[in-house]
Amino acid sequence: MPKKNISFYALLGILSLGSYSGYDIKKKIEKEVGYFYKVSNGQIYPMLKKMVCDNLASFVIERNEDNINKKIYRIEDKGLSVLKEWLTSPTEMESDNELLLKIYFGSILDVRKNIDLVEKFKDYKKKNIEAYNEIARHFNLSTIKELPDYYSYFTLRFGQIVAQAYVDWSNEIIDILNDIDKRSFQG
Amino acid sequence: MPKKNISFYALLGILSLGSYSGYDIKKKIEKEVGYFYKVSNGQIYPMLKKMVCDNLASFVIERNEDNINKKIYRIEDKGLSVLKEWLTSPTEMESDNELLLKIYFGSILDVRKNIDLVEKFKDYKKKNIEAYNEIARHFNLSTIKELPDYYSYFTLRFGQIVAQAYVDWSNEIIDILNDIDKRSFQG
DNA sequence: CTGGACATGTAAATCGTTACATGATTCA
DNA sequence: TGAATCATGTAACGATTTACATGTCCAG
Repeated sequence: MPKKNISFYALLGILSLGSYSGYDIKKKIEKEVGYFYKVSNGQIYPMLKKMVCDNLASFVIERNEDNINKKIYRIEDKGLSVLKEWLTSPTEMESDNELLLKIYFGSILDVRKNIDLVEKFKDYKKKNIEAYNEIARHFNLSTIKELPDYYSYFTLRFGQIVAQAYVDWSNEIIDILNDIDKRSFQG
Repeated sequence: MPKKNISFYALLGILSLGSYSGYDIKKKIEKEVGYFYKVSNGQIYPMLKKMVCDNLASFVIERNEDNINKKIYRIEDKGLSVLKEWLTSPTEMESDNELLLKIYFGSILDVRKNIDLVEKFKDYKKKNIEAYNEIARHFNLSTIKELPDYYSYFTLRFGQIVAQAYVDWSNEIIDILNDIDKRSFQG
């Protein structure tokens, strides 16, 4: 059980959504979360093997429509609890893909847990924005004289604009999640 | 001369802005670009050593105000040309930090080269947005029935919102750079 | 005289990519 | 028969982190 190996939890998460072969997992990741997360064969196959060793998953060999044998992996109870543990463990907010993967697998947890996660992400990014604004104050476009200061300002602006986009996304997602949460109490 | 080792070019880039010790470089990176790029001692010191070996940099030992010896590294002509080569080489648009580092060191190149770079980044992200919109079309909030589909939608929204922020940033920066470019022709 | 900041470094482990090998099946 | 896709896998390498060792100097 690795500590922060995201690829490991990504595979486990995919298997929590259904049973797939290594090949299918790769395709699914490329298609559905490929824009923020990537994985290579050099990781997938050894990891699946290790998961079976550790009783986190099992496999059966199936013959597909093309008459080709595939190892179809299925998550086991132990695997699911390891995944849940990760989903509820502290999140490294500085790299987006850990958060995005956790949200992508969010259906495993109850809605309120996901709201908390996005809420924390939002708070973190709001603090970032405050820090950037503080730097930006001593850093006004009209007062810049040296060329390197312009470029340094550009990366700061990137930080500001992207962090604000993170906050906007968080607000939108929190609203929807609250709505889902309310409806689940009604129904 | 590594091919895609970003850390290497980050150090070289810092040295293009001034002469620093390994310790100073780390502090400077943490302070100025720390929110999008990180580097550890385990990378800095061996790399600086190798740079000296390869005649990309040199160092002198100086005693600072605290009477402590420091190795102050200085970029050499060969180092500067290797850096310029990287700055003008194709950029991996999928991870932001390569672009941001290149922009941060942008003052080394002429303004038009930087405009081109941001322009390419913008075009790339606009294509991303189109691709996300295509997926979003078959994926309407009001029609979602299953919980996993909500979460899958959330990561897609993240992609859309952040990519749009990238485009907004690009537009802002391109405008300023065009302004700088114009002024440099006038003056 | 001790803790903390300064300063340089290394070894080991981990994480991830690249490039390949292997073999089945299908279709032209 | 040969190319293309499906499918599983590994070896080597490269990048990065972690955890440590070492030593100086200064302030309390």
